Amino acid sequence: MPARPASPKATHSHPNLREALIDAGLTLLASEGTAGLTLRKCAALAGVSHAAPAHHFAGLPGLLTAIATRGFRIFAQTMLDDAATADTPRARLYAICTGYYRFAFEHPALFDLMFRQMCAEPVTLDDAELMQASDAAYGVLAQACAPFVQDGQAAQTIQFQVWSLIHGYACLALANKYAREEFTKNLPALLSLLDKLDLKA
Amino acid sequence: MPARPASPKATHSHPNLREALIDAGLTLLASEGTAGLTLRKCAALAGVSHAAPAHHFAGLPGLLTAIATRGFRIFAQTMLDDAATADTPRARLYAICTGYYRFAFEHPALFDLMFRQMCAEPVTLDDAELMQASDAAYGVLAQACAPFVQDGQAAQTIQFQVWSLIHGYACLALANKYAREEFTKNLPALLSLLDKLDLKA
DNA sequence: AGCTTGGCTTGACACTGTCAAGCTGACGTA
DNA sequence: TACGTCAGCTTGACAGTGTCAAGCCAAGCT
Repeated sequence: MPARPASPKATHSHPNLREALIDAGLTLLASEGTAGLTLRKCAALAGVSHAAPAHHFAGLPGLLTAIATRGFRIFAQTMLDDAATADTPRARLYAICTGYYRFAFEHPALFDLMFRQMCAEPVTLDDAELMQASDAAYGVLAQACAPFVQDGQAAQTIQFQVWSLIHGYACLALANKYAREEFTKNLPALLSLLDKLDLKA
Repeated sequence: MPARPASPKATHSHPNLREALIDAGLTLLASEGTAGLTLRKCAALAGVSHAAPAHHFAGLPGLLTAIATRGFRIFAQTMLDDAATADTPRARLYAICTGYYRFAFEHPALFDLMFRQMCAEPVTLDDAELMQASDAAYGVLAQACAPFVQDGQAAQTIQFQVWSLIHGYACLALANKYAREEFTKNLPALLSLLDKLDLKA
């Protein structure tokens, strides 16, 4: 009763319905946007009754939290993919930022969901899995910042400077949906600010 | 019929109901957050029937657009207030950023609404008044950036670097609602990145 | 064979935005 | 003064949403 014990085996009709519902949610998010993501639509897409999703997750907040968790895993992987071929700390930092932006650009509604836990939005903030996934994504970015942290400087300072810069740019690109191509084209100009960061001696 | 001709005079019962509905929306946004902003609640708060708001604005999108427009005006004024006492270009840039963050911190739900026209959200993007108000707010920030634009450099580059930095930080602060105080405390550390911008010769 | 139990369904509820239709009171015209 | 006109607002209905209580039902244990 408390959100599934441990075994995800197919007990009744649908095999691993929980994951199927998350998949349905991601599909709806991609095809119809934030407003198209609905408990009942997810249920219909997964072929179950309208109240089934609320049993696997703790209502709508639970489903959104699970989707956001999956989102953070994809997010981290996207950044790592872009950084795979980088051979210098600076190239790696650029690649991580490019991956950050690319994820936002390719999954706008998901990105919106992940970072809009603000203002009492229906996402469970203190969910353990969500925190773990989002911490992992943050770790990818933090690691790319490490070579630029000077002695005696808080690592968090550089991390937040880089994170804020690319996150803000991604948000503004999504907000100005009719000018997104322009934002993409000007991403290198934005990142030129990072050239002012010094490598650790 | 097409969204009021020009005269906002009290014709029937309520004096200037349009502005009263926007006020009600701002109140709801501040007290109950994004989810608490509803056509029917606005109507109740203004003392009119549940369908009255949809007549003054083009449905929910119209009301949200009008509220966002007012938000951008308050936003610009907040930045100007903080910049009033700044006596150097660098102090002014700092003050504008501080005002930017302060507005987000003091009006989180409104800030969220204003910048979440993304992903087909119900905000009319091409509204003339909204664009004018948001352009004015952007102009305040752009003006503070002007002294740092080097010869031969696109003004937009510096503007977007500063804008992205402070916008991203504000978004992240709101997203991590349980750590907002920490973000506020560390704002000067973030803005230290701006020290690397050179004044125009 | 009988019972327990978790997974899912069914049905209802309050609430939302939207629309069609109708009321109402102020204004212009005579 | 009396009469239309008409914008502003109300009323009532509709489909869609999340949530909850109750119940069904098949799998698995004793």
